[in-house]
Amino acid sequence: MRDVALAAEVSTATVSRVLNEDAARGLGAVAKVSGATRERVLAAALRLDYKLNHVARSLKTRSTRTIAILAPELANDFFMALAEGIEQELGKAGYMLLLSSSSNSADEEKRRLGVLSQRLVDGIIVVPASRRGEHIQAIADGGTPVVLVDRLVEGAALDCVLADNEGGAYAATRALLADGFSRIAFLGGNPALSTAQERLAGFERALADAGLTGRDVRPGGMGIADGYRLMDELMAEAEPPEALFAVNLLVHLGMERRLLEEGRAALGRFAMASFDETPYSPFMTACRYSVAQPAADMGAAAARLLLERITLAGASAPAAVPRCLRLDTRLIRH
Amino acid sequence: MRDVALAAEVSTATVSRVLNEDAARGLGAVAKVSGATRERVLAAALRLDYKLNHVARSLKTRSTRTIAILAPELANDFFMALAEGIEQELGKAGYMLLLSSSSNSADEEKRRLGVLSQRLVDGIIVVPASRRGEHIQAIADGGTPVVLVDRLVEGAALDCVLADNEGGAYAATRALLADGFSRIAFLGGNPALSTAQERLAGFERALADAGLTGRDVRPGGMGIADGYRLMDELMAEAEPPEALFAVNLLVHLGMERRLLEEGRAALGRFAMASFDETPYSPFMTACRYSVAQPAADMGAAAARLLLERITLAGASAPAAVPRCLRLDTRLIRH
DNA sequence: ACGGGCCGTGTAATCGATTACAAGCGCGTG
DNA sequence: CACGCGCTTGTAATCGATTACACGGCCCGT
Repeated sequence: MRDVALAAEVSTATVSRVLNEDAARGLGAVAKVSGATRERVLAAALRLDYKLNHVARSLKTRSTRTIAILAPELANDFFMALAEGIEQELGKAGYMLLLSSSSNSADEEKRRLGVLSQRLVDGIIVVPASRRGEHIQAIADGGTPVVLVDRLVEGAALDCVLADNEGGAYAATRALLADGFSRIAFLGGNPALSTAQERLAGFERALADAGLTGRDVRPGGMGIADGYRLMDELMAEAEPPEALFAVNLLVHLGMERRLLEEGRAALGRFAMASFDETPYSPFMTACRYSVAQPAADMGAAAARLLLERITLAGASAPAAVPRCLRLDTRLIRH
Repeated sequence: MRDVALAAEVSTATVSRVLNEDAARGLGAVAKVSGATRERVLAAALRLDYKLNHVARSLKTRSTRTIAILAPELANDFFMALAEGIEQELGKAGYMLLLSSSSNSADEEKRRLGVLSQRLVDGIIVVPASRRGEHIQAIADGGTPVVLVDRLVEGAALDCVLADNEGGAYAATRALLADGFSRIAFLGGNPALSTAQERLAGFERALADAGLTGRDVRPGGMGIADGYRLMDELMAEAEPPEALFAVNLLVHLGMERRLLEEGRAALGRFAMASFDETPYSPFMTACRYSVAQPAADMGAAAARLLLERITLAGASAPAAVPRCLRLDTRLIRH
C-alpha cells in the first residue's frame, strides 16, 4: 500500500480511503476523496497490480468476512446441498465459506468450534452433532453469531433453520395409509438427534389419526449399515410389515441394498418411503414416497439469518431475540 | 496476550515463545523457555481463558494455515468426496479448508482466484472449469502453491492429481464388448474438459483393439439435461446402438430418466456403463458397469502434494518440478 | 580472577491495513 | 477584513501477534 501511495503521491490513508469508498460505493457515506486524487490512486494501484492484504484489514477491522460451516460429515447429499445454498448466498454478500467437519462427534465439534473462534470468523453455521449444545451456546455468548441448521439442540437460545420433519413424516405416513397399508414400520433413528425424534412423532401422529394403536418402531442408527441390518432382521420375520418408512435416505438405501441381494424382484416386496431425496431416488424402488427437504433453501435461509445477525452485531444493536424457521418439505410420489 | 504476560509477570515475547514451542513440541528446536516460566505462562493463559488471535499471527507469519478448494460446483457427489478427502488430510496437518465455487465459469474462476490470493491462503486446490489455465498458472507463479485435481489445463506446469480416465473407459468398453455388444455408443462430453477427451480416447482404443472401425460418438454436454436429450434422440432412431457408455454419471442419470418415462421395463433396453459411481448406482439399471473414481483418495493425494509444496516454499527451497499423479479407477459390475 | 559462551528473557520493530485527530485551504458572511 | 466552516489530505496510533537483537547472569577453562 505504501508503494501505491508513493506512486500516486498521496498518503497511505488516502489510498485506504479510495479503496474502501470504492467497496462501499452506493452507500450514503460522505465522499471523502476528490475525483482527481481518486483517479490517480486507482491508476497507480492498477499499474502496480496492487492487491489489498485481507489479513491485515481483518486484524484492524476485526472482521474476516468469512463464515464457517461445521457439519457432522461432508460426503452427504443433504449437507452438500446445504453448503451450496450457503455458499451462493454468502457469495452475494462477499463472504467466504470455511468448511469444517465434526465427524459426528460432539467432542470434535467442540474442538473445531474453538479453532474457528480463534480464526475470528464472523459467524458460524452449525449442524449439531448431538443434542448437547452448551459449547455452541458458549460460542454465541462469546459474541460470534451462530445459526443452527437441520437439528435442534437442548436449552440453547439460538437462531435456527429446520425442516418440518414432523409434518413431512406425517404426510408420507398418511400417503402410505391412503394406499391401503396399515402395517407400517418406522425404521432407523437416533434419540440423540432432533430430526429423528420429530420424524417419529409425525409417523405416530399419522397412525393415531388413522385410529391405529400398535406401532412398529425400530430405531437403530442413521447410516447405510444400519438400514442393511434392520432389513436383514425384518426379512427373518414370519409376518413382516407391509410398508416401511425409513428415517432418512441412508437407512433406506441400506435397506434396499439388503433387498437387492435377494434379487431385483425383491425390491417390490415392501412399499417404502423415506426422508430425503436425490436425483437417484426414482430408481430405488417401484412404489415409493420421498420426503424432499429444501436443503439449498435451508442453507440460503441460514446464511441470511447469520448475515443479519452479523450486521446487527456490527452495529452493536441489542441482541435480537432468536428466530427459528421451519421450512416445508415436499412429498414426492415416484 | 499482554494480559497473560502481565499476569505471568513476563514479557509478551516469552508468552509467544511458550505458545509456539508448545505447538511445535517434538520438533528438534531448541527449548527456549525454562520450565518454571513456562508453567507460570500456561497457568495464566488458562486462568484468563486466553485465545490466540490467529489473524494477527497470520499477518506476521504470512501464513494462514488455510488452503482453498475451487471447484466448478459443490452439489456433486464426486466433488464432495474430493472435498472430504482433502478435509481429512488437511485436518491432520492443522489446516482449514476454504470452499469456493467457480460455477462452471472460467471468468468466475479467475475472479475467485483473485479474491483467494488476497486472503493469503497458503495454497489452492483447483478443479479447473475449463482447459484454459493462464490465470491459474499466474497464481502459482505469484508464489501461492497450486494443485490441479481431476482436470488438466493446457500449457501449465503444475502439480496435479488425475484419475486414469483413459484406462477406465477402456476397461468398461472392453467389458461391454466381452459381453457381446459390438454396437456401442459414447454419449456426452465437452471438448473443453480433459476428462471427457481422455474417456473418449479410452473408448476408441478399446474399439480399435477389438478391430471395430466405425465409432458412434455423440458429444453434447456433461449434465443431466444433456443425458436426457441424448437419450431422447436415441430413442427416435430406427436402429439404435445396443450398448451405451456415458461420459459421466450425470449424463447416465439423464439418460435413464428419459428411459424411465417409458416405464420401468424400458430400463433394460440398453446395456449401459458410465464413469462415476455412488451408493445409488446398483439401483439404476439391470445390467451395467460403473467406472469408480477414487475421489477421496484423489483429494487426499492432492492435499498431500499441496502441503509438501507449501513446506518447500516455506523453506524457500528451489521450486520442485511439477508432479502428476494418475490414480487407478475400478470397474464395477452391478 | 577474568573472558567467553550459553541460556533465558526483555525491548522494540514489524507485518499491512484502518481511522481518530489535526492541519491546510478556499470561500462565504457579518 | 477576519472568522469560521467544510472539504480534502496527512500524521501517527492501533489491531495482536512474531522475532531480531541485546542484555544480564551463570558456568567453566586457564
